[in-house]
Amino acid sequence: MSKSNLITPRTLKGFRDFLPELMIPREHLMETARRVYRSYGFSPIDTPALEHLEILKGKGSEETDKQLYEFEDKKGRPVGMRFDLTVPLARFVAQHASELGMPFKRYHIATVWRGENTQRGRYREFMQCDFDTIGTKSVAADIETALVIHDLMHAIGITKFKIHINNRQVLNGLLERLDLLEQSTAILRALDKLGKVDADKVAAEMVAVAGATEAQARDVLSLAALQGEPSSVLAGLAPLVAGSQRGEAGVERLHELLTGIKAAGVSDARIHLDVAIARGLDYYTGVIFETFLEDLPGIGSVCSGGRYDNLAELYTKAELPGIGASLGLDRLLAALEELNLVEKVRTPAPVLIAYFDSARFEDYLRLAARVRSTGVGVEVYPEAIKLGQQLKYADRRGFRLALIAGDREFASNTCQIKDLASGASSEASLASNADELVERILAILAENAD
RNA sequence: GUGGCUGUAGCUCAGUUGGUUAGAGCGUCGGAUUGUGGUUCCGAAUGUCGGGGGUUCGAGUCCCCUCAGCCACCCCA
Repeated sequence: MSKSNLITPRTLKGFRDFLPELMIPREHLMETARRVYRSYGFSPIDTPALEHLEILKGKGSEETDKQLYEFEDKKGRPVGMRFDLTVPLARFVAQHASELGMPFKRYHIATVWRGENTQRGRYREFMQCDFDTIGTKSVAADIETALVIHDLMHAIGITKFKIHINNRQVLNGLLERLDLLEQSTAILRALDKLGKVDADKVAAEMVAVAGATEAQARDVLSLAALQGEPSSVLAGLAPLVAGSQRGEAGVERLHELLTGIKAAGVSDARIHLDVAIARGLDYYTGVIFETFLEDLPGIGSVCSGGRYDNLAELYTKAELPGIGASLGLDRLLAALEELNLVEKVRTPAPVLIAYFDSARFEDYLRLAARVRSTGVGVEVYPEAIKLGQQLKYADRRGFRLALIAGDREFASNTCQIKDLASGASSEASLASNADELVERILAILAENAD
């Protein structure tokens, strides 16, 4: 093929390739999420990437419609690619409720697609790690959701994070009192900007866009002025919603939530009662969560969710309340990368066997099989090139150990173990199924395990 | 979807008011007397100057379009 005929290798805007050094930590994150979810009894499920368009469009706002990848399949059926995992979950639960039994707890780690403009940490194809509890309105599920988020961040190794918590009922209760319920979407949208934009501008937007009066805007903002310990914010909240049944219920619910979280041993420092967060998705009806990294707040929330008490109503008459949250794996990874918390390991196996003596290839294969049988990853170098080059390869790829055996070693039925970090090497016997060698490898790996 | 900024070797960049064969550092690869890497020394390769079109005697340098990245709005993981 002539050069001019070559097709330029490239990927679509917002779609990315993952090289090993990025994919290894990515898989690691997924495994961590899986482990934490399972530890709370959530079960894995999967659903199709493609859904009937009506399923995806049913609950969406104009905004999600705009971002939806939709087209006709080969038979002319209107279809769309899922843009989150919550809508597919609603369909899934409505379809299988009788088989699942309630309450139903599931996690779902999968790719979603949104055709919006890209930015750092924002892609058109990205992975979400959702966990949800369906079929109970109990505050126990709210508490558990917060605990999972907390444990998840810990398990990932993030120490400086804050879970922002709010409750839609509180907001709506206040709006009800102020007679602003009609314009709640516009008000909340403006309110959500607090922190990015100063209060005067937010107030101005409430007046201009949402049609509130100056006094109403100030009252809404007085809510957001509440700062400090969760308990004191809570105390300040009560008088603001007094008289609104909805608002009072919301405050009470927040109180129960915070009490439960505290009882489970979560530090107050990790929790921020943030009455300004509203979240864009309109399906939330109760508690709302957003999680921010203290060292990188600008990247946005890395784990968000909340309670939605009627998500499945479009697909079934059964009442299926739910609560859950979603870890934005790719956004989090972008953040970890920026904070230099991603370890640069390019090989998943810790041991390299040098292909040293071309006549001994079968011995190397045998040795590799023996070490693998203990659960340790082993790679045999594929070519009998100079030893120095093989060690260089091992060093760059981040192997911990190299096993070297040539005539000398085989003559004495031993094998050299070289620690690539220190450069030290020692010999171990290959006698009786290489037990000594295996033991030594396991000991060394146990020493510098994470 | 709207607006702004950016685009030169794998990476980070330099490239004078448009002027002859486009540079550096890092990285990569090879070598420094036959079984030991990460340091050092020597050497080598690599660019259709993101892509397309235009202005010009002549464009990496100017203009238009397009693609991609970054930022803001919007929204969100």
